[in-house]
Amino acid sequence: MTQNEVLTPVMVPDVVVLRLPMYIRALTQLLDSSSTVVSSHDLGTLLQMTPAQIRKDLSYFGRFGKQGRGYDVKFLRDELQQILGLDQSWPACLIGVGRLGEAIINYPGFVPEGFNVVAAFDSDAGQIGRNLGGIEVVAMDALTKTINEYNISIGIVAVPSIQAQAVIDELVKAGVRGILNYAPIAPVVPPNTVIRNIDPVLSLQSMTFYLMKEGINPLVTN
Amino acid sequence: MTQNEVLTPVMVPDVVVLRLPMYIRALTQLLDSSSTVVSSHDLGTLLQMTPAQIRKDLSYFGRFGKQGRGYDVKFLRDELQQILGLDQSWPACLIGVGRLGEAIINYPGFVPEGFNVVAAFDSDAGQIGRNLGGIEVVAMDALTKTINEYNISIGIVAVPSIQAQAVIDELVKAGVRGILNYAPIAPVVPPNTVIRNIDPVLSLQSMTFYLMKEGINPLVTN
DNA sequence: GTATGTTTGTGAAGTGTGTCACAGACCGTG
DNA sequence: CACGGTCTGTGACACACTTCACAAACATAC
Repeated sequence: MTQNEVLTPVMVPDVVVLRLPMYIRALTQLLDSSSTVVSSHDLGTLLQMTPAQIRKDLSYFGRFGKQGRGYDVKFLRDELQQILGLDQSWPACLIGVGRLGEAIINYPGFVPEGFNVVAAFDSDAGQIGRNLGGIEVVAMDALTKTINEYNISIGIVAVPSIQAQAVIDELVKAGVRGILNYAPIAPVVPPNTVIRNIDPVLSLQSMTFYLMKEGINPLVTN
Repeated sequence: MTQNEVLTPVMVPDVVVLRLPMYIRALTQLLDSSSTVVSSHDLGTLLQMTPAQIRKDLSYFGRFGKQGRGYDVKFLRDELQQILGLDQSWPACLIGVGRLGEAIINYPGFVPEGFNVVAAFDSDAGQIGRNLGGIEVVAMDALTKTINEYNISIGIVAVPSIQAQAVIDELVKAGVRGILNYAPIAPVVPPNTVIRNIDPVLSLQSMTFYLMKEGINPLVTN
């Protein structure tokens, strides 16, 4: 039930793809501290993982290191960025400009990484025309037109749970193939579409299991 | 490098614990639509997973179903909630009341699930004393005192990346054993502490790999 | 140039997670 | 109360991911 490789020379496991961005971050950090070369061992220490895993992960994509030396930090980072398509800029659209949507559009972490929210939509007539971080909120009718106009391939969903699946369906129909969903649901998408869910409640609800085990009992209510 | 069971009768894999909250959600949804009984097959359809996986997951914790019938929706949900400690209320504190922190404290998804932000901290003197959703922002000095006072076991970190690790260290020192981290870093915590990271950029950065594979090339910049 | 130490890349082994398939239990019907 | 149909719980199997361990490549020192 996971999506996996078909076209790449060797099948790359999803878990490996999920780790690549962390490698890029660590490498950027090393660059900032003027390191030019790094071993899998040192990278492993930085990221709290085994050197073998890092080497195996990288081996899915090529041979980037030199024996007896390690990896050239800048070179490896550039290679990984290219593999993930992060040497390019990705225009995205936001659906839902409530409190959460507002926080997302103002989040300063996206732009430096090349993710630009270039359009914002809302179904509430009262929101239409508002200016948010330099972007005008438009009606849902304009979805397909705007997505084609700006060549948008990523949609960020910040609408109430009840509307989320319908909005995601619309996005898919409009040609969006990557969806970042903030609504607390498990959306259904076609196989050629990539979905990522941001769900803090889910994270907390599994956390409490381990807190319980350590005997941390909070207020006994409900 | 993952934390795992020691005390429970059978070792429960982390992945299973991560899925339990999704089961609870689906069951709540079924309750709302007046279903009283559900089979692993139907639950699987709802959650897009195999019936066998659901049955195996549940079997780690007990025998909740009846052959030829299925699971009693309300009973199973209550059992799972108790296993995760979600029949109780969990007081939490927020560190960092910038734009992100504000959005978190106003997020309406936490309270109905029993997660209550009862205290807010900030290192910026200008923020101290502000009232945010009925909570007064206090200085970091009051961390340990407040955490003990309110019996807080969960800390939500919404400070800039550079400060995040230091704040997390302080939380751990103050006795917090569960941390929900919104800063884009991979924090280091002692083994008896549970950490969950909310990192939308990381999600997007792995998403683009699959978009690239489908030939979706955005703006060719950088 | 040779010897010693370091580090990669990768088959093979080990571990963990998911799926299969079936015995046993329960339901409804006549 | 027996019989056909349904569905759980679980050992055994299958698959996927991680770790091990080592040959080959490179670096450094003398």
